[in-house]
Amino acid sequence: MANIYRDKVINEISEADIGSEIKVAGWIENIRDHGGVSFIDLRDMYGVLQVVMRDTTLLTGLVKEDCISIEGVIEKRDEETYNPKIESGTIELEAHKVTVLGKVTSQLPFEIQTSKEIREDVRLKYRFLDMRNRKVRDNIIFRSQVISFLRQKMTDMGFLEIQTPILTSSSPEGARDYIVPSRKFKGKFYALPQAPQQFKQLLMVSGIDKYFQIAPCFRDEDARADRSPGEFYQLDFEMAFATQEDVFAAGEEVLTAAFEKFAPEGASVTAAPYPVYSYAQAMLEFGSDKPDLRNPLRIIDVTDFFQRCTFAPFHGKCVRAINVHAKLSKGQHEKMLKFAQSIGMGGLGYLEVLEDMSYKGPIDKFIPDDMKSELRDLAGLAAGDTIFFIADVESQACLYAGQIRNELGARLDLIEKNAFRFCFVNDFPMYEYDKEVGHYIFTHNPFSMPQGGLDALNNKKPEEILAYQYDIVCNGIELSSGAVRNHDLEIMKKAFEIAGYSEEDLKTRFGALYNAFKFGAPPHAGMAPGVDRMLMILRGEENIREVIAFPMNGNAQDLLCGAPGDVTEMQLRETHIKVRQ
RNA sequence: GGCGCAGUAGUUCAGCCUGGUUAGAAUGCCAGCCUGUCACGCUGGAGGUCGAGGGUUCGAGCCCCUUCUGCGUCGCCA
Repeated sequence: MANIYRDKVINEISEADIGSEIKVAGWIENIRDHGGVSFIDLRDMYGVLQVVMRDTTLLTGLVKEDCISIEGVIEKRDEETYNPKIESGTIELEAHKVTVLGKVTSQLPFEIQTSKEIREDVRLKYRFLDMRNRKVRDNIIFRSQVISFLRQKMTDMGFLEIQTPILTSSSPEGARDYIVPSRKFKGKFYALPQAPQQFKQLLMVSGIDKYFQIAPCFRDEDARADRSPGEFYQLDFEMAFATQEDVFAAGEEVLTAAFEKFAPEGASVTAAPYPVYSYAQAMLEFGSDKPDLRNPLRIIDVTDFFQRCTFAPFHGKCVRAINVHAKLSKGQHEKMLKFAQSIGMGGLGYLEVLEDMSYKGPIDKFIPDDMKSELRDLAGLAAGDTIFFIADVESQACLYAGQIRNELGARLDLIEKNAFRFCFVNDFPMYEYDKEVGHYIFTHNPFSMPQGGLDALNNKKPEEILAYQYDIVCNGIELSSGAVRNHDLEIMKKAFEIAGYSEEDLKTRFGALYNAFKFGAPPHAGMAPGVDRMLMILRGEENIREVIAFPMNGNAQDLLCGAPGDVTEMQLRETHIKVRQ
């Protein structure tokens, strides 16, 4: 691939090239001027090569990060000057001609090598320089490799990649839409898809058996460290004639394959089949619908037990317990108590189990003697254990217990290292009662099939109806959600009716689906693991923006190009927009 | 929209609690010296609206009020 700029890229140059005349192009990472002899570290996408300049006039005018092409001879380095830190460390280029291809004409806003520590808005404004940093660029290269793998894997599994529209119609449920004004239809708007939900379901009706897409999704919601504002990507897939178990099997296969291939050396990845927890079980055992299975601690319910003890503060409360199988120091106890108070708990009860299996702790005297062994059996207590108690109204006790579990796991260093622990959480409730609006609302996805079908909708209390709805969770992070879809118009009408929608609403809001389901819709199910989150977890990054080439800031602004920005009067006129002052 | 933290040289920060001469350091930048460095070294230099506005004070980077911006978080995310 030799051309006027270069003969080879840097990682193609090896000791085999010693003695040959070569042209290389790249950026000046560093200059070391020793007077009589100077060195340049020349960087391209593939590596770094040391250039030696014995004719020091060659250096004139060059500064760091200039883009240059250098001609010279590859030479073997003296053994004592090998640099083990770079791949080309045993050779160097003896330069005799330098051509400047792109000059640096103003001071760099930051040093490339340490750009990851720079204030983020400055990095984003100069993202093109930030990405010259190997660590930053490597994430983007990694992203390309993972996406390419996912695409190949899905194709190998028999899925068909199909693009769905970006300019589409607004969907009334869910997040806020990004909207785009129509020129041809005054006062009408396109919306960017929050997910290709309706289209992929329509594809099922079309007779496409297995669909997937690395799908851009747009949601106008505020950012988080693990949530990109505006836009993000999902590995969206859907399968016809499929059950929940079929989707689980497909999800497990692609995720385990991807994580085994791309996780750091020596990492342990959950093999299929992943453990499955119902929502109710997850809330009890982990105090969260996003369990981190790297944490070995489990929460148990001891409500009934404490109603029969004499400790008044626990009476009438839901009581949860965590056995940490260890004895904590006084300092650790103080820190845990402080943490408990910081999240709003009144206190944090505990018992220590002594050698003779008797208990020590503030609550011991409230447990009648004939009940002490009952607690031991309930919590599997052994000598040297400490058990913590969390009491509140049920919903709150769950969440507190979950936070205490996380904190204990972190403080006692119990979290499994270099591991990717997957599980499914399923059986989410279909509805919850919203006091503010005064009726039931969909807890998650209105398109999911209620368990028990029409019969359940007609005969059960809405809050007792479960949905065929599931999440994939990895290391406490929600990677994906999905569902067995509701493809039956009668069930759908009823399901929406419970959430306060008439058939007319259904028709106007989800017209395409409503219409399609009249023509022989197959049962279908799917899910959509978040690609950005996957990358973030695999790279161990704290912030999702580190795995996106040109991320927006937390305020959904593109600082590089200045979006959102102004448009011309003409553009406003053509799209019938008048901006209110 | 609420809460927390931050904003001082191109960059990363110290200084603020306890107000007092010309606001410091490191790194980067510029100049000079140096023939084997690879975080090269040495000498010198330039570089500041202390985020903005107001107040208190003889005097404010520092204390008070307001405001803007960034990050995190809650709300929100079918």
